[in-house]
Amino acid sequence: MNIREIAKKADVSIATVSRVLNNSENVSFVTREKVLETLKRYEFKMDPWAKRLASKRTVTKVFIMISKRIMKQLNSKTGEFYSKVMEGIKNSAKANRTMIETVEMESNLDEDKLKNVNGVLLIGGDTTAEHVRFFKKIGMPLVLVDQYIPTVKVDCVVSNGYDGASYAVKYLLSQHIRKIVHIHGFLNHFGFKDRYSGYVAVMEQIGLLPKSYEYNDDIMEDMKPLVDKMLSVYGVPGAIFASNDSIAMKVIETLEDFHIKIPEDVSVIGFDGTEVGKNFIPSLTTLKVPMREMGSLALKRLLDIVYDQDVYPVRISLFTEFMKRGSSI
Amino acid sequence: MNIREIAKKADVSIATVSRVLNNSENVSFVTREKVLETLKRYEFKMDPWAKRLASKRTVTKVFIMISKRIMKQLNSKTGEFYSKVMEGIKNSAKANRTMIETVEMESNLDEDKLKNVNGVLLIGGDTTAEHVRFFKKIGMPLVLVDQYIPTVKVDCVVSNGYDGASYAVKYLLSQHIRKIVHIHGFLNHFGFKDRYSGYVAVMEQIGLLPKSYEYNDDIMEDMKPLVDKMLSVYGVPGAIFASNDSIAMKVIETLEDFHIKIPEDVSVIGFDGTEVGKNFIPSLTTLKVPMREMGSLALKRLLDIVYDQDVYPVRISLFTEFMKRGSSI
DNA sequence: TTGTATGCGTTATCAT
DNA sequence: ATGATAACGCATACAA
Repeated sequence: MNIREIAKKADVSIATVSRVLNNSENVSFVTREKVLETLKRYEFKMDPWAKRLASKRTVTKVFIMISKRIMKQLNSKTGEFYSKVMEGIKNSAKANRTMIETVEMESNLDEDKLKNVNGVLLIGGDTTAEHVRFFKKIGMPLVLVDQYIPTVKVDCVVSNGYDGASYAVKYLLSQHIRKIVHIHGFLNHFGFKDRYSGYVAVMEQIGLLPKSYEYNDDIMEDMKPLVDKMLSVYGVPGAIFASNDSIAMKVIETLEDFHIKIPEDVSVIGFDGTEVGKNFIPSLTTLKVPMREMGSLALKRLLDIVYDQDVYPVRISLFTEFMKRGSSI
Repeated sequence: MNIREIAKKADVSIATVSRVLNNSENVSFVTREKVLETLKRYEFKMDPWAKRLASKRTVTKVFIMISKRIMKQLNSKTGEFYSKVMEGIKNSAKANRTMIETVEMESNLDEDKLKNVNGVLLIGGDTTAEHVRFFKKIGMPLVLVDQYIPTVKVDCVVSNGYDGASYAVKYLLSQHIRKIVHIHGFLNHFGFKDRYSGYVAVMEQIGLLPKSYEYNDDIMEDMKPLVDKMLSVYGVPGAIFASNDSIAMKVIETLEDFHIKIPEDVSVIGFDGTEVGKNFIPSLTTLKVPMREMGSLALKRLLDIVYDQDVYPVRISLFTEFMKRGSSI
């Protein structure tokens, strides 16, 4: 049952049916009612692919909201992750006639600015339930990127940090390393929390005591005090699993200051799979997150929500890939 | 850059370009090379929506593989979950000119039977890594439904049992119930394991001791011994959170045999949101899984994989919805 | 082996 | 307010 058949049944043109479906103004009351009834009677379901193919003539407008904090990093080494994510978004946008506009997450958005915006992508761990509620209230299609908030049911695209971290720990165990420390960023960022949970779960399952330290990777604070404390309280670990590559590199630099050799004395594993980690010396063993895919998938999902019907909110987790390199045995 | 432009650049017809893209036989070596080079040079990306719209003339063939165990339940009360999932699949299939054929998971599939099969949906908790590997080896597009296997990176659609269970436990805590027992099915089924993890996590976080019992919900064994043991060892709990609705109803029946009143003495919470649970007396408090959506989403994802390119494997988790009803305070 | 032409279901432009 | 029709990008039946 397509709109042509509906048009025939309702004795109008397909253009009119299309107008009714898209809540166009220029339809008389009686015609609209007649068409609506026909649509209901024949249980019409629009073909989303045809819709989008046809919609290609129009442009979709999407806001990409990024916190000031991440915006600042975007062109530095530490910002590689979100840069790659942005690449994926842009790529996907180009392939879909989608205009994207980057907006500071902290800026006030009156409904006026959002008038002709079709959807919003909220990037990174700074996104809060408040942000989500704001957009949900005005019925704006929404996807969170690299952030998950259990309390609000909203679409999101994240990496599978739990299983990635589990894999890393299991790998280290298979290399007969049992003293494994986790150094992580703030756990209010879902990504860090997820990896933390994976680490703890495997450690406990094996009957080992998890040992973790928190490090502020945002300001890249001096790590010496942390490592100093770890070494004196806990001794030299067999391995350190870090929340992400940038923390892992910082760990390595700091350990080397203590004349500890990587990977001979301590294996270090990061998370993200950044280029800078790959080119680091020693080259970083890590869990590669498909960053571009994260971005492009998020935009695709957003377009799904904008153009399709009956979309039920889901969390999409991307698998990570273990990359054995020089910083670990 | 679409195939028309490519055709112009390569000085062939769009039909030829299409043939190359679809690995059609009838293209001469030189022409194929020429076209492939052009495609690469201009970084051609096919428009998946146009592809599918055009493909509508053809039918997509999909195998739905179900284990004997689930197949048997399918028309009974306990089989409501997968029946609803199947409804979703069928619905989605109808809307997409997709022919589905239900196949026993245990049956031997020679490559001959799979000759004109475009993709496979593996249903339920009986799916193993072996099944996945078999299909991956022959490059068959694949989606797992209601099952997740961390060791093999394969697309799957599951419910978010972890957060659902967490929510249930937190709800009970908010009602000042602290003696909360979990009765679960076999934990090798990811769904049960996930809910179990959510239960344990919240209990431990609050500083309470998790207390759980395993029950074979498949054969619906007598639950009296289990409850008897629980009552004597642990006493009467304030609440019981069950792995699914069918176990929850069994729990209620058994507790009532012990002259324990629901929900006055014990609150019982299920999982799934089945009709039979809703109509049960007392009506079951539960976490509703969008079963039809699970099915339809799985098929849609499979078609994405069949028709799109560069699809990176993901796990899709559907949010659950807490339904406060009569079996709990 | 290669090209031409039609159709997939919808939107949007231009008439009326 | 409504209708006719050309796109959207691709696959394919049919011709050559």
